[in-house]
Amino acid sequence: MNIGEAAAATGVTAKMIRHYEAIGLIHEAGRTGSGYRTYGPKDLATLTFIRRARDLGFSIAQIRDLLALWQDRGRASADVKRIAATHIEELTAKMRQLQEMVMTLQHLSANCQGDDRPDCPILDRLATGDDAGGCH
Amino acid sequence: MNIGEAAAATGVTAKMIRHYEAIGLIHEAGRTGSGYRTYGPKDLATLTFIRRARDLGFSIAQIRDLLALWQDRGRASADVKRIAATHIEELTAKMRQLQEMVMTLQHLSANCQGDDRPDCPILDRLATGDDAGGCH
DNA sequence: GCTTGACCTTGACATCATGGGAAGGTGCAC
DNA sequence: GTGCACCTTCCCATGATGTCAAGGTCAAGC
Repeated sequence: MNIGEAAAATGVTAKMIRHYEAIGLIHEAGRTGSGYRTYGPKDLATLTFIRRARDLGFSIAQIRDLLALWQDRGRASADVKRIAATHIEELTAKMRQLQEMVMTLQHLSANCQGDDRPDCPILDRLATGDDAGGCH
Repeated sequence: MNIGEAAAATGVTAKMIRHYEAIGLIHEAGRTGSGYRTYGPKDLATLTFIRRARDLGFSIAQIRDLLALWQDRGRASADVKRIAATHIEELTAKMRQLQEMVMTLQHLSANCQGDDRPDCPILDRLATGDDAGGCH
């Protein structure tokens, strides 16, 4: 199986497969006589694992650790759970940040007429830091 | 006022001030005879505006537009509101993504013993796509 | 056997906003 | 006149991914 087929089978682009190999996230693929990379079932499983982890937002560094644990039969599930917990915290922290931005923007937007006139509490807020429709 | 003072006064690093100038987000700063950049009150206001917009998660491209509107006395507040609305949508879309990740991870994590044993639904999910503690 | 088109190879560069550092010039206080 | 803090430009790095270019390879059709 060459890289294009592996990409189609796992949902990881050929480009990223090469990249993951270059940064040492996955082993170097086998090669045909003419230099084409070849992939077996084990490689596909690893790539699929990586894609699922990326879909859950894990960083490459975290995936590196997860892969190591996955391949370690003597692992403790506590180690995996800790990585997940850390990641959940990172995600919720980001969510809170976004939430704050959204709430501020919605508040400002609600006070903006959105008409032909130039007066705009959104710009006022950015320019002065003051909130015309302040509520506390 | 030179770049270091401007940075301290606005909360934008000197590095970023130079960068914003290089990409044309702000006008080229005046220079002293020896080449030091100089900043006046107007420049500080612009930089502060940019920092507040960044704090609200606006992209440089969006800030470019906001700055143009800010400096356009004939603007329609509707234009500003539209940019904000677009941005709110982007932010909420990201939040939804994060939310989904978090929910999945919390679910998997809840089913993980987190002890010395290797069995782990988190790894199982990444490896097989199956959910041991499936609920639907 | 030759052409064609799809695929592979490496490598360089772009994104986005930001940080780090090197090498050298400037300003000011002691 | 020395030292230190600041300034200048320029280059490189991040993280994950995309794009493009120039060239090699494979398989099918003629």
